[in-house]
Amino acid sequence: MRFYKGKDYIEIFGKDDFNIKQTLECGQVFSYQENEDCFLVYSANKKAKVTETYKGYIIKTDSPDYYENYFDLQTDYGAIKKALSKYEILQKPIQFGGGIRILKQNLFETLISFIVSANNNIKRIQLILNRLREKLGKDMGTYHAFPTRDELLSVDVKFFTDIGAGYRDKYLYSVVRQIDEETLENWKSLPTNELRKKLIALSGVGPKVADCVLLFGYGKGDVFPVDTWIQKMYNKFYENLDNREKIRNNLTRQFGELSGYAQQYLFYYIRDN
DNA sequence: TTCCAGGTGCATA
DNA sequence: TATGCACATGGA
Repeated sequence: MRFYKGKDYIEIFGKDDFNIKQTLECGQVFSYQENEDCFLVYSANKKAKVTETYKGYIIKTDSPDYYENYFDLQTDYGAIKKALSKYEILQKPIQFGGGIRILKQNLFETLISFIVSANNNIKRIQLILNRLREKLGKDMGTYHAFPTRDELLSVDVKFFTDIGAGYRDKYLYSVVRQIDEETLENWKSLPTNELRKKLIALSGVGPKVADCVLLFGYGKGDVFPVDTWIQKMYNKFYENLDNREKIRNNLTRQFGELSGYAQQYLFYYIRDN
């Protein structure tokens, strides 16, 4: 996919491998807003305005380098889709959500967001995270940044209860005391399985949340997050299994380094069909 | 009213 | 190692 990066914008040429609606609504990200003519995409302390044009998209932002990486613009999704199309189970999902891109999101924000996501629905996850931003994140004028670790350290458990986090309030209170942004960054160089163990050791992080952070934050393709939707799909199209870790291992064995991409095409498809 | 949502932690055997 | 239950909240 061709794109041009300017001083305060990125222009995307073509829509086959980039669809902003699909990319934002496939459940990998919670901090965005749909307007009549554009999408506003918030990440950490940054903002981008994405508008569809007749030949592609314009991404207006003060941080084009950041969003070039965020939208994973250097990766050839045509090649990924071609490789995955050999699996019959993925053919319709790829046709349906062919414009999905796996975002490379801020690590700390991804960790906190997916702890909130556990046993929760997407609408309420967004609600909780919006309240978190507005009550604690730095005022950037037209929006609020995602709170930093230091900002999150300044509040008590009750704060998380009050924004509606439910029983995850205790996990959030604990996890910000266990980890900081720099440590998460330093873990980038670790192999997937080692990194996964470190994430699972954190409060509120189990196998599923760890896989989401690995995929949507660290950009690790060799993981397959298994939630209730994927489990239902697996039981319908593969075999009856209630052990999610086994389901995960079977699927990663099948899709290898492209597991994460396969997972997103499937997840987006089964939720809408 | 009951079920469900991008599950995890903890006790128990 | 594996199984079972509790856990907040709000929409369907």
